Amino acid sequence: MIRLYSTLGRALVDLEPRDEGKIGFYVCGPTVQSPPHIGHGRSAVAFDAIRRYLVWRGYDVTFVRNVTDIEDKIIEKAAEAGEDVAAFARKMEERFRDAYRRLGVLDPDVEPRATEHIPEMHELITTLIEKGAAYQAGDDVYFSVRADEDYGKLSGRDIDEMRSGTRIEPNEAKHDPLDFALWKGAKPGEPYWDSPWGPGRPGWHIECSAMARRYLGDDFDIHAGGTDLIFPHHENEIAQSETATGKRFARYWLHNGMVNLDGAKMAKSTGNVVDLATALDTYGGMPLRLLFLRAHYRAPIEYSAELVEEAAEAYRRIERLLERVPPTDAEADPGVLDAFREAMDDDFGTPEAVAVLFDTIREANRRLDAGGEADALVAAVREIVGVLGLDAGDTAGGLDEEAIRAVAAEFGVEADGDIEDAIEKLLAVRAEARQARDFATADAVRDGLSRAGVVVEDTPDGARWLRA
RNA sequence: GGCGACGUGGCCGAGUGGUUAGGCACGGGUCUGCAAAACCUGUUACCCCGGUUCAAUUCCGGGCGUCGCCUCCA
Repeated sequence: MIRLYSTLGRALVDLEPRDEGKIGFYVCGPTVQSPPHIGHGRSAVAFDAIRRYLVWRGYDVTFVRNVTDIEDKIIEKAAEAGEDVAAFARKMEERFRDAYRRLGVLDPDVEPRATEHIPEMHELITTLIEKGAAYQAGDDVYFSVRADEDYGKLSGRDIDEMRSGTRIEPNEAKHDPLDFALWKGAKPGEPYWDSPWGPGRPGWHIECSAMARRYLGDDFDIHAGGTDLIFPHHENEIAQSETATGKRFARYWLHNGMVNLDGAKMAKSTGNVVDLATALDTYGGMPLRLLFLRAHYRAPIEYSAELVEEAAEAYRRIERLLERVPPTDAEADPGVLDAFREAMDDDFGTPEAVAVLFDTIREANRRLDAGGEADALVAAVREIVGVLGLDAGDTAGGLDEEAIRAVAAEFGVEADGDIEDAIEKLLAVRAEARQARDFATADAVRDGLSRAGVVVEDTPDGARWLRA
């Protein structure tokens, strides 16, 4: 039985899907207003790992991750860039998609865009107005939080206490300062869609309610996103959806912790960000993915170059074992898989799962060092690595070909062709030197390659090389 | 001010009422021409003060500190 921590109720609960064996999983995807940063990567990896695990456990998972491609900030940023809003949004969306793929994040089953679901939003808004839970004020339509008796149940907030807070700006058009926009009338020059309430665009929140319902139905299983979305975004989704349908919106709410830089949250609004694509170029996707998976998805994590490098070092331990033992058709060791399952069944405990992975790696190496075989253990490692999505291959930047060719030239090796051939030829030169016990030359080749970012390791079967 | 999370060894980061998390780093060792890798091994733990208990890092209370949300944000 899988147990998971739901923010709604703040407790560990058993996973009991609406439809046996099936799971509807909705993740709040990005608002495509700027390129992705590390925090977006962390969130995507966290829920991708959970999704993969659920599939591995035999569930038929429908994974939906939306793209919010119309919103105030997008309009603002597009204007600053002097670009068409839709084109700008699409460009950003591509950047997110590319970064996700490099992190080994699987494509969603459905990736709906807000701008392509305006009619579904209109339907919800109309229902809310008919029920007296929403009202038109000027060119806008607002949801009336007073219409929802449960309002605040997700974030643990009380309407009256919030109203006395100083940070809520009274707005003449709203009946209550906490009411939020379902539909915003278009100002001149802004993109708009026609609606029963005049030309305009959707408010934030409503797109997720509409798209989740369209693809997963009411009372679907898992709704996920960052902790920073709990209020107001998810709270408002629940309010508008449940008020409109009279049914539960989602059964379980999962929230990933934030990524911190020097102890403070990485956030677009403060400029306190590290660009995800840049980090991917520097370290590769898998070290970053392992960095994320080493911590529990709900805990905040710290990001720094030093920490990714550390994760990269740890990742190489996995790679080395898998290179040491080629794939076989051996059955994965059941004891190892049990330990992995136990770790993951407990609120997707990837840190423990990773510990199981490294324990198994050590045991496998131990047996191999002792001259035995470890096929079942290595098969288990491969399986776990696959479930955690740590096998996507994007491990590091390219080789420094120029430096390698320079080394080749130094030792009179022809290196016009494939760079890997050049490395092999250099290793042959070194092997010859070693054979002749000319260790000075052998070491010079190795040192040269080392400076070019290629690590040479001698094994009983000859030398092999790895990217540094 | 309100709501919530958290304080673990050099760093990151799990977990548990009494028994080794794991990774990285550092020291010693085996192996190796030397290295690297791999393996063995060593070092520094559970913020403070009370309480419950045979026993608390783990439960309860208080304190101190950090962080998040309350405004757009994964």
